[in-house]
Amino acid sequence: MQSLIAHIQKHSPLTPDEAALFLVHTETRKYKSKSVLQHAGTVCTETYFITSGLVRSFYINDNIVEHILHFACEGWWISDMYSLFSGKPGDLFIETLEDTEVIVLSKAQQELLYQQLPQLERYFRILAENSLVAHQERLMDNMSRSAEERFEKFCKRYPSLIQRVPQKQIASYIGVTPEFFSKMKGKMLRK
Amino acid sequence: MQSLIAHIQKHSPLTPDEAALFLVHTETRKYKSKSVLQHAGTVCTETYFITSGLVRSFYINDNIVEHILHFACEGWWISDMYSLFSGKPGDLFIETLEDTEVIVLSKAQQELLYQQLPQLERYFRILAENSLVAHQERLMDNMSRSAEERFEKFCKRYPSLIQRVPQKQIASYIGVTPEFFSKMKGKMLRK
DNA sequence: CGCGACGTTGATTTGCCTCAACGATTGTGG
DNA sequence: CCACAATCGTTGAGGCAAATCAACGTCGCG
Repeated sequence: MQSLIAHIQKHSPLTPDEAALFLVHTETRKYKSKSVLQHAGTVCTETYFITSGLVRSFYINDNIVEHILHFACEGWWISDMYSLFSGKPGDLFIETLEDTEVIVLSKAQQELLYQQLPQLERYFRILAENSLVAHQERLMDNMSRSAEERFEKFCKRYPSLIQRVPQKQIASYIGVTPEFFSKMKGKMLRK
Repeated sequence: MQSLIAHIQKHSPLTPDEAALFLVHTETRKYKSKSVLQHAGTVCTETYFITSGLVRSFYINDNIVEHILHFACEGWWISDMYSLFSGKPGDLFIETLEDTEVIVLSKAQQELLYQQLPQLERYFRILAENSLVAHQERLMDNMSRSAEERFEKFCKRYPSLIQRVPQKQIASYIGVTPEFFSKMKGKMLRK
């Protein structure tokens, strides 16, 4: 709870009363590891703020191969934004990788809150902008850097994840097969 | 001018007075084709709304290869968002591909406007969210689809651009070399 | 006219994938 | 608490999509 309020206040002012009002519109939930919060093909109506644990979003293409879009751990939001904004069925799965506690903000409550606390527009604007910049960088990295370079960047940016998530999922995030990732890692260690 | 106001009103209400106030904080500029609006290594302080013409943003990696991040034509915003938000020197070039007219919104004026017209927070939040969703899709496409599929998607999404931009830049956008793109296109036409 | 950017085509190379087999680890039901 | 299955990581052989390098024709433009 406090971590979310602190996170908002980092980007947009919020009085204690307003923080309380915000929290009234949310719900806290706990999930076991490997719970599915959002299923591809359904309409996503919620956004999740992780207070503890670890979650991933991914989609499965024609060939039955998983591609990981995001990891989210403590202090991160996660959702299927395409489905959430458009109201159409999405392509993403969202699944816990550890026992996880989340604060749930439904789309309906979020719309209400935008009216009652207009400064939330600012907060979520800044979040979207930061996320956009991160995606642009990742996109450019995928186009111009080798798998090795992408892995090195991943290690620098998310050092804590390396021990927490199975290796094949890191492979999926950086965009290679588990087999190739294993060989690549072996080669990198030998130096 | 009107196209920008109409664009804002599509996402967030704006009275005629407010529209006028907005425009006071902007500036209109005309550029010849191949003008450089933003240079990698410098800090980006402006955002551009294209009223006519065509612009691209791209970066150049170690190997002296250009990678196109975006095309923007009439009705689109373009900027180096990383540099703009962080205040640090960016990696992007922004350059016109045709004679182009833009409405310039400087970062300083934008901050002022957020205070005077808080509903702009909403407008730019929605823009950022939409752009974010588009980037996520493009990222997933780059990881899981072949160059042919990416080109087909490009044709569907930006049919008007195909005649307007040199082929090698389309190749760069979808993430292949000009040589490979040429061969691929030949093969696709033969069916 | 001549130069430089563009598009094409061919030969060769390479980064990464596919498929398959095998040990190690995890976890789960009896 | 053990046995067995399932998942995970590793390794090897072979294949393919796309890159690289090089040569050449075309066109727009100063």
